[in-house]
Amino acid sequence: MLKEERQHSILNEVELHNRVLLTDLADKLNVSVDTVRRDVKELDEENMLIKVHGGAVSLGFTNHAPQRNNVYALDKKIIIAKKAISLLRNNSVILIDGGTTCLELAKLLPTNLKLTCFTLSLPVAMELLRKPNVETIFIGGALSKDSQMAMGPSTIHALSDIKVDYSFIGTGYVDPEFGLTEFDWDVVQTKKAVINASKKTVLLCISEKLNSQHRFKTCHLNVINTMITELEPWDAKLEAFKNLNIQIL
Amino acid sequence: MLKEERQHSILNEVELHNRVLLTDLADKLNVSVDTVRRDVKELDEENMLIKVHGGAVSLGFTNHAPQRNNVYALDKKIIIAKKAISLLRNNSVILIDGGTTCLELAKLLPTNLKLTCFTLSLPVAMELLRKPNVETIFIGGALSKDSQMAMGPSTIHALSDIKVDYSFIGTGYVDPEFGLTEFDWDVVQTKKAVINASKKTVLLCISEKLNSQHRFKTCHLNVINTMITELEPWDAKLEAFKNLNIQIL
DNA sequence: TTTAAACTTGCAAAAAACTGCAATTTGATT
DNA sequence: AATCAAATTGCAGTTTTTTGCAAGTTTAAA
Repeated sequence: MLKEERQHSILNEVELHNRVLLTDLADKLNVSVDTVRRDVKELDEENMLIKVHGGAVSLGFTNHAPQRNNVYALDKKIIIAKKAISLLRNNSVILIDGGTTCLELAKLLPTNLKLTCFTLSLPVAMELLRKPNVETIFIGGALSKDSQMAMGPSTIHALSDIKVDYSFIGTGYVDPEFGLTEFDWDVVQTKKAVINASKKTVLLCISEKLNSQHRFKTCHLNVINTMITELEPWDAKLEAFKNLNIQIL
Repeated sequence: MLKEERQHSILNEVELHNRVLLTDLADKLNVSVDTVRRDVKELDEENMLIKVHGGAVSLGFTNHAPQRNNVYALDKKIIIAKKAISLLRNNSVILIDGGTTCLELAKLLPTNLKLTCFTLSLPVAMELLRKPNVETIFIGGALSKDSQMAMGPSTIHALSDIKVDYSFIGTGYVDPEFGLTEFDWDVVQTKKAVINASKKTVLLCISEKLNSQHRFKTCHLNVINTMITELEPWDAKLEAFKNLNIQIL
């Protein structure tokens, strides 16, 4: 008997009776209790049922629906997103870049805030669609598999027709002297076009990225109007950024 | 025995019993287990079945779908998607519309098939990004909240620059006399632009939608090159569509 | 608190999967 | 028809996965 068959049977049994004992399953399926235990453990890890001492119960029986987000430094990004939201007014026209910080911004947008919102990022667009008072426009183009964003020539061309009030962008690396830098050339080109399409550009950036750099340069920091980190404004790590004529939140 | 023939037998066996052991197949087909294993691996990559340790299970049988989708008539849509996939060749340039049937098509695209793929639909784009050999281009524009698709003037304009080999579209309603109709005016305009951007248009349509109509007309059926339903070609429900000079799968 | 059942961990045997290679078949081209 | 390149297939050696068992620990119910 295939493992898949066995697990399928286990799921059926759990759905049918809402609860099962490992010993009963082992008996019914003609395998050792250890095997059943391992199966149930796997199914539990796949969120198909919930393992309990001595057996398993069905998902519907409890109120467990954990879609766990595994975002690095999520708490910091939430702080940043909230600060960014404080810049927004009703009927602003904004652009939201990709990356997990910008995604957090999209998630946390107040439902009563009226916005017109451009984006290049598939996940951000998904979130924006859930906001009843946000009109979402996706900037088309070739999609990058790892960043799930539109980028490249046709995206850059589409951006040339746009001028938004604020754009919120992330960056791979930022340094007070070298400015914003990236690992990837396409990303740099696209971010440049985003900045060009904005009256004001807001950089969202967790403190881990401060004072780091890589091979391709997006822009110098003086092109940025506002930089938002999770740090308090008087934090020492921000010292080097304070001479640069940019607003720091 | 030809490879093609053998793989066909394997598929039959899987569909019939929901599960098979590699050893049984090797025995039955008089080839080595390695050969069967390679066949099953290929079929798995083409999303015709799911390879598991020791054998294979049919698509509908899997417990490995963490979030069980609650799509109406999913099994029918899977049949339709498989038929649609049989039209595709390496290096085809295609466009995939929104809707759950088209989404299923995107999900089931073989991982080894090289495609350039345009789409207007956020969920479809998400799926396409998971295919290593598919280059995905999103047609930008204002996003509709309920259909999660780009539509409207800017989308239509972007489509005017494109001519794909095949477009796969869904429809709200279809009738042999009135053709494709929709509830929504914007949708109709966008679908017209999609059809214009295609050398050949393929309609994906579950049988429930046959012989139904609504207020806005996308096009007459003679504009469609191929219509795919889950029905067998000789099904009586398809009778009225057979005079229309369209290929029916 | 006691105690039997359930769990964890490590291990070993068997089954299955993967890898590289060589023999064979297939197909296209001259 | 001859020949070469590519695909297919089976085999042998190695690695991984699965499974049951045993020894020690934890859990939960009386």
